[in-house]
Amino acid sequence: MTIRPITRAELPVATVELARYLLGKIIVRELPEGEASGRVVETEAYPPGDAALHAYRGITARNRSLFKQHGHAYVYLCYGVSQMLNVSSEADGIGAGVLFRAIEPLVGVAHMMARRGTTRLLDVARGPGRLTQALGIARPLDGLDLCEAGPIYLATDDTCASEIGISEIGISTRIGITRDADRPLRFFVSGNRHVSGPGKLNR
DNA sequence: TTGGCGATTGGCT
DNA sequence: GCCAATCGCCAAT
Repeated sequence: MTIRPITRAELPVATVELARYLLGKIIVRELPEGEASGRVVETEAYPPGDAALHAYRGITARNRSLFKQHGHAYVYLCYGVSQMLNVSSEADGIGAGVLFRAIEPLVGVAHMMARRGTTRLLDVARGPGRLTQALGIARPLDGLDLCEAGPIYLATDDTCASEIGISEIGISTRIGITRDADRPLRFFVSGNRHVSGPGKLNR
């Protein structure tokens, strides 16, 4: 499989559109032990004005990466236990993001399993905290440009198989939030076994 | 300066 | 299905 980095010009400058666009794309991570990558199968949109968005109350030291031009990483610690990976999703100065919730492991599966402490493929990167643990993603990567070659970036394989059809995109409410909890802003590859969340949300 | 609160996970019932 | 673990953030004191 041949893959190439995604340029910023290819990324939609709109949060919800970007969340759908990213399904089927690839997150590449360069680790000390080698490369690891996975195909995005589940995302959530946190658009401007959304009460669940971390940038909702304005810019702070933690969330400033959300205000960067679309295509930059926002990484934060959730519940003191799990790291979350987002990508900024609007023009420079506008706070918004897309959360990566699950990937299907592609390259470096052994590296990811080792970091996760499991040999069960379905447990490797199903869920936002598991995904970041598998790829060694934490706060030091916050603010990086995901459209630039480096320790982590977005890529595509440019094949027909990578194009997710509209009919294959599932939509549901977002998981684990309390504010603006009823908005249909979670997107996933319908039928993919690496998608997280309760089964009733995945139909 | 402080304390309540998460965009979760894994272990146990 | 239930719940504790764990800790940085930030609104309010």
